[in-house]
Amino acid sequence: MAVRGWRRAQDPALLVLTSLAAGPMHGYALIKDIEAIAGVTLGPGTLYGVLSRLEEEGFVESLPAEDRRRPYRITGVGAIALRERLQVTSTVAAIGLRRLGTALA
Amino acid sequence: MAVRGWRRAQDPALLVLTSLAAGPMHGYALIKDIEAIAGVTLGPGTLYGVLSRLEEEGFVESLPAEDRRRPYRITGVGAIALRERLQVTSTVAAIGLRRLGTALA
DNA sequence: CAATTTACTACGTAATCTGATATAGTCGCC
DNA sequence: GGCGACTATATCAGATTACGTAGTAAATTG
Repeated sequence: MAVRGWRRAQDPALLVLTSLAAGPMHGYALIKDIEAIAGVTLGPGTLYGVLSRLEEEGFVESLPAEDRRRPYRITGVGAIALRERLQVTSTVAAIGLRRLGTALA
Repeated sequence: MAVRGWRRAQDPALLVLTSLAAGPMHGYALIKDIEAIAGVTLGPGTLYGVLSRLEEEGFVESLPAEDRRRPYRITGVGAIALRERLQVTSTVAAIGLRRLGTALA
Protein backbone atom coordinates (compact mmCIF):
# COMPACT_ATOMS: atom_id res chain seq x y z
CA MET A 1 0.00 0.00 0.00
CA ALA A 2 3.02 2.25 -0.07
CA VAL A 3 2.74 5.35 -2.19
CA ARG A 4 5.22 5.01 -5.02
CA GLY A 5 6.83 7.61 -7.17
CA TRP A 6 6.67 10.47 -4.75
CA ARG A 7 9.89 11.68 -3.28
CA ARG A 8 8.31 12.43 0.04
CA ALA A 9 5.41 11.08 2.00
CA GLN A 10 2.40 13.28 2.25
CA ASP A 11 2.14 15.93 4.88
CA PRO A 12 3.19 14.14 8.05
CA ALA A 13 1.61 16.83 10.22
CA LEU A 14 -1.79 16.00 8.83
CA LEU A 15 -1.25 12.30 9.41
CA VAL A 16 -0.16 12.84 13.00
CA LEU A 17 -3.14 15.02 13.82
CA THR A 18 -5.50 12.60 12.15
CA SER A 19 -4.01 9.83 14.19
CA LEU A 20 -4.35 11.77 17.43
CA ALA A 21 -7.99 12.40 16.64
CA ALA A 22 -8.56 8.86 17.87
CA GLY A 23 -7.30 9.81 21.32
CA PRO A 24 -4.03 10.49 23.15
CA MET A 25 -1.12 8.44 21.90
CA HIS A 26 2.62 8.32 22.32
CA GLY A 27 5.16 8.44 19.54
CA TYR A 28 5.57 4.82 18.73
CA ALA A 29 1.84 4.18 18.74
CA LEU A 30 1.47 7.05 16.29
CA ILE A 31 3.94 5.47 13.93
CA LYS A 32 2.01 2.22 13.98
CA ASP A 33 -1.36 3.89 13.59
CA ILE A 34 -0.16 5.98 10.65
CA GLU A 35 1.23 2.86 9.02
CA ALA A 36 -2.19 1.30 9.34
CA ILE A 37 -4.25 4.20 8.04
CA ALA A 38 -1.96 5.67 5.39
CA GLY A 39 0.54 2.96 4.53
CA VAL A 40 3.56 5.09 5.25
CA THR A 41 6.13 4.65 7.99
CA LEU A 42 7.39 7.85 9.54
CA GLY A 43 10.92 7.71 10.87
CA PRO A 44 11.58 9.10 14.32
CA GLY A 45 13.13 12.22 12.86
CA THR A 46 9.99 13.05 10.96
CA LEU A 47 7.62 12.14 13.76
CA TYR A 48 9.20 14.02 16.63
CA GLY A 49 9.98 16.99 14.45
CA VAL A 50 6.34 17.22 13.49
CA LEU A 51 5.18 16.74 17.07
CA SER A 52 7.30 19.56 18.43
CA ARG A 53 6.16 21.89 15.67
CA LEU A 54 2.53 21.01 16.32
CA GLU A 55 3.07 21.61 20.00
CA GLU A 56 4.58 25.04 19.31
CA GLU A 57 1.52 25.93 17.27
CA GLY A 58 -0.79 24.74 20.03
CA PHE A 59 -2.33 21.96 17.97
CA VAL A 60 -1.20 19.22 20.32
CA GLU A 61 -0.06 19.10 23.93
CA SER A 62 2.19 16.59 25.59
CA LEU A 63 0.90 14.84 28.67
CA PRO A 64 3.07 13.91 31.64
CA ALA A 65 5.22 10.95 30.67
CA GLU A 66 4.12 7.65 32.10
CA ASP A 67 6.98 5.29 32.38
CA ARG A 68 9.06 6.17 29.35
CA ARG A 69 6.21 6.99 27.06
CA ARG A 70 5.30 10.57 26.35
CA PRO A 71 1.70 10.72 25.16
CA TYR A 72 0.37 13.57 23.07
CA ARG A 73 -3.16 14.84 22.89
CA ILE A 74 -4.81 16.95 20.23
CA THR A 75 -6.07 20.30 21.52
CA GLY A 76 -9.36 21.99 20.73
CA VAL A 77 -7.59 24.36 18.37
CA GLY A 78 -5.88 21.42 16.75
CA ALA A 79 -9.14 19.59 16.26
CA ILE A 80 -10.74 22.61 14.60
CA ALA A 81 -7.76 23.12 12.30
CA LEU A 82 -7.72 19.43 11.48
CA ARG A 83 -11.39 19.33 10.60
CA GLU A 84 -11.01 22.32 8.31
CA ARG A 85 -8.04 20.78 6.57
CA LEU A 86 -9.62 17.38 6.22
CA GLN A 87 -12.70 18.89 4.67
CA VAL A 88 -10.64 20.70 2.06
CA THR A 89 -8.51 17.62 1.51
CA SER A 90 -11.48 15.41 1.04
CA THR A 91 -13.08 17.85 -1.40
CA VAL A 92 -9.87 18.05 -3.41
CA ALA A 93 -9.58 14.27 -3.46
CA ALA A 94 -13.14 13.89 -4.68
CA ILE A 95 -12.63 16.46 -7.42
CA GLY A 96 -9.37 14.87 -8.48
CA LEU A 97 -10.76 11.36 -8.63
CA ARG A 98 -13.74 12.55 -10.61
CA ARG A 99 -11.47 14.34 -13.04
CA LEU A 100 -9.30 11.28 -13.42
CA GLY A 101 -12.34 9.16 -13.96
CA THR A 102 -13.85 11.23 -16.71
CA ALA A 103 -10.78 12.58 -18.43
CA LEU A 104 -8.49 9.59 -18.26
CA ALA A 105 -10.67 6.57 -17.64
CA MET B 1 -12.50 29.04 2.64
CA ALA B 2 -8.86 29.67 3.40
CA VAL B 3 -7.22 27.16 5.67
CA ARG B 4 -6.12 28.98 8.79
CA GLY B 5 -3.54 28.07 11.35
CA TRP B 6 -1.29 26.09 9.10
CA ARG B 7 2.04 27.53 8.25
CA ARG B 8 2.09 26.08 4.78
CA ALA B 9 -0.40 25.26 2.12
CA GLN B 10 -1.04 21.59 1.76
CA ASP B 11 1.11 19.65 -0.61
CA PRO B 12 1.27 21.93 -3.64
CA ALA B 13 2.41 19.07 -5.87
CA LEU B 14 -0.80 17.20 -5.19
CA LEU B 15 -2.88 20.29 -5.88
CA VAL B 16 -1.11 20.93 -9.16
CA LEU B 17 -1.54 17.38 -10.38
CA THR B 18 -5.17 17.35 -9.32
CA SER B 19 -5.67 20.53 -11.24
CA LEU B 20 -3.99 19.17 -14.34
CA ALA B 21 -6.25 16.14 -14.21
CA ALA B 22 -8.89 18.38 -15.75
CA GLY B 23 -6.75 18.84 -18.84
CA PRO B 24 -3.68 20.78 -19.96
CA MET B 25 -3.29 24.16 -18.32
CA HIS B 26 -0.71 26.88 -18.08
CA GLY B 27 0.68 28.30 -14.87
CA TYR B 28 -1.68 31.13 -14.23
CA ALA B 29 -4.72 29.00 -14.95
CA LEU B 30 -3.40 26.49 -12.45
CA ILE B 31 -3.16 29.13 -9.76
CA LYS B 32 -6.76 30.14 -10.39
CA ASP B 33 -8.03 26.59 -10.52
CA ILE B 34 -6.28 25.69 -7.29
CA GLU B 35 -7.73 28.75 -5.63
CA ALA B 36 -11.15 27.56 -6.68
CA ILE B 37 -10.85 23.93 -5.60
CA ALA B 38 -8.69 24.23 -2.49
CA GLY B 39 -8.95 27.83 -1.36
CA VAL B 40 -5.21 28.42 -1.37
CA THR B 41 -3.21 30.72 -3.60
CA LEU B 42 0.14 29.39 -4.68
CA GLY B 43 2.80 32.01 -5.25
CA PRO B 44 4.81 31.81 -8.46
CA GLY B 45 7.80 30.44 -6.58
CA THR B 46 5.81 27.54 -5.26
CA LEU B 47 4.07 26.85 -8.55
CA TYR B 48 7.03 26.83 -10.90
CA GLY B 49 9.17 24.99 -8.39
CA VAL B 50 6.56 22.27 -8.18
CA LEU B 51 6.08 22.15 -11.94
CA SER B 52 9.74 21.67 -12.69
CA ARG B 53 10.04 18.95 -10.07
CA LEU B 54 7.00 17.17 -11.43
CA GLU B 55 8.47 17.41 -14.90
CA GLU B 56 11.76 15.92 -13.72
CA GLU B 57 9.86 13.01 -12.24
CA GLY B 58 7.91 12.52 -15.45
CA PHE B 59 4.55 13.29 -13.89
CA VAL B 60 3.86 16.24 -16.16
CA GLU B 61 5.20 17.42 -19.49
CA SER B 62 5.30 20.91 -20.87
CA LEU B 63 3.72 21.58 -24.21
CA PRO B 64 5.03 24.05 -26.78
CA ALA B 65 4.20 27.56 -25.65
CA GLU B 66 1.36 29.24 -27.46
CA ASP B 67 1.65 32.95 -27.37
CA ARG B 68 3.33 33.50 -24.04
CA ARG B 69 1.55 30.72 -22.21
CA ARG B 70 3.33 27.50 -21.48
CA PRO B 71 0.76 24.75 -20.93
CA TYR B 72 1.50 21.62 -18.92
CA ARG B 73 -0.10 18.25 -19.30
CA ILE B 74 -0.26 15.36 -16.85
CA THR B 75 1.39 12.18 -18.15
CA GLY B 76 0.13 8.63 -17.84
CA VAL B 77 2.59 7.96 -15.06
CA GLY B 78 1.48 11.13 -13.35
CA ALA B 79 -2.15 10.15 -13.55
CA ILE B 80 -1.46 6.75 -12.02
CA ALA B 81 0.57 8.27 -9.21
CA LEU B 82 -2.11 10.87 -8.63
CA ARG B 83 -4.90 8.33 -8.43
CA GLU B 84 -2.94 6.29 -5.90
CA ARG B 85 -2.24 9.31 -3.78
CA LEU B 86 -5.77 10.63 -3.93
CA GLN B 87 -7.14 7.28 -2.84
CA VAL B 88 -4.90 7.22 0.21
CA THR B 89 -5.65 10.87 0.91
CA SER B 90 -9.35 10.36 0.68
CA THR B 91 -9.21 7.32 2.97
CA VAL B 92 -7.21 9.26 5.54
CA ALA B 93 -9.63 12.16 5.34
CA ALA B 94 -12.60 9.88 5.86
CA ILE B 95 -10.97 8.20 8.85
CA GLY B 96 -9.99 11.54 10.34
CA LEU B 97 -13.41 13.07 9.96
CA ARG B 98 -15.04 10.00 11.47
CA ARG B 99 -12.67 10.14 14.41
CA LEU B 100 -13.34 13.81 14.93
CA GLY B 101 -17.03 13.19 14.73
CA THR B 102 -17.15 10.45 17.34
CA ALA B 103 -14.39 11.49 19.68
CA LEU B 104 -14.75 15.26 19.68
CA ALA B 105 -18.23 16.00 18.43
C1' DC C 1 20.64 -14.08 28.48
C1' DA C 2 20.44 -12.92 23.50
C1' DA C 3 17.44 -11.04 20.20
C1' DT C 4 13.65 -8.36 19.18
C1' DT C 5 10.51 -4.81 19.99
C1' DT C 6 9.40 -0.58 22.13
C1' DA C 7 10.46 4.35 22.80
C1' DC C 8 12.76 8.30 22.27
C1' DT C 9 16.80 11.83 21.37
C1' DA C 10 20.09 14.13 18.63
C1' DC C 11 22.14 15.38 14.42
C1' DG C 12 22.95 16.35 9.61
C1' DT C 13 21.47 16.88 5.08
C1' DA C 14 18.70 17.31 1.29
C1' DA C 15 14.38 18.78 -0.43
C1' DT C 16 10.87 21.97 -0.40
C1' DC C 17 8.12 26.14 0.28
C1' DT C 18 7.56 30.87 0.17
C1' DG C 19 8.02 35.72 -0.59
C1' DA C 20 10.37 39.11 -3.01
C1' DT C 21 11.69 40.72 -7.18
C1' DA C 22 11.74 41.21 -12.22
C1' DT C 23 9.84 41.31 -16.82
C1' DA C 24 6.34 42.13 -20.10
C1' DG C 25 1.90 42.12 -22.67
C1' DT C 26 -3.07 43.43 -22.49
C1' DC C 27 -7.20 45.69 -21.14
C1' DG C 28 -10.26 49.26 -19.79
C1' DC C 29 -10.95 53.89 -18.75
C1' DC C 30 -10.74 58.68 -17.58
C1' DG D 1 -1.91 58.48 -23.92
C1' DG D 2 -0.95 57.47 -19.43
C1' DC D 3 -2.41 54.82 -15.32
C1' DG D 4 -3.52 50.96 -12.75
C1' DA D 5 -5.14 46.27 -12.65
C1' DC D 6 -4.80 41.90 -14.41
C1' DT D 7 -2.50 38.22 -17.06
C1' DA D 8 1.64 35.41 -17.42
C1' DT D 9 6.11 33.59 -16.53
C1' DA D 10 10.54 33.24 -14.27
C1' DT D 11 14.41 33.24 -10.78
C1' DC D 12 16.54 33.80 -6.38
C1' DA D 13 17.66 33.67 -1.47
C1' DG D 14 16.23 32.32 3.01
C1' DA D 15 13.69 29.68 6.11
C1' DT D 16 11.34 25.68 7.04
C1' DT D 17 10.55 20.94 6.72
C1' DA D 18 11.18 16.01 5.81
C1' DC D 19 13.63 12.15 6.60
C1' DG D 20 17.40 8.95 7.44
C1' DT D 21 20.95 7.37 10.52
C1' DA D 22 22.98 6.55 14.66
C1' DG D 23 22.65 6.08 19.28
C1' DT D 24 20.60 4.94 23.93
C1' DA D 25 18.03 2.24 26.78
C1' DA D 26 14.12 -0.32 28.88
C1' DA D 27 10.83 -4.07 28.28
C1' DT D 28 9.54 -8.39 26.23
C1' DT D 29 10.11 -12.79 24.22
C1' DG D 30 12.15 -17.11 23.37
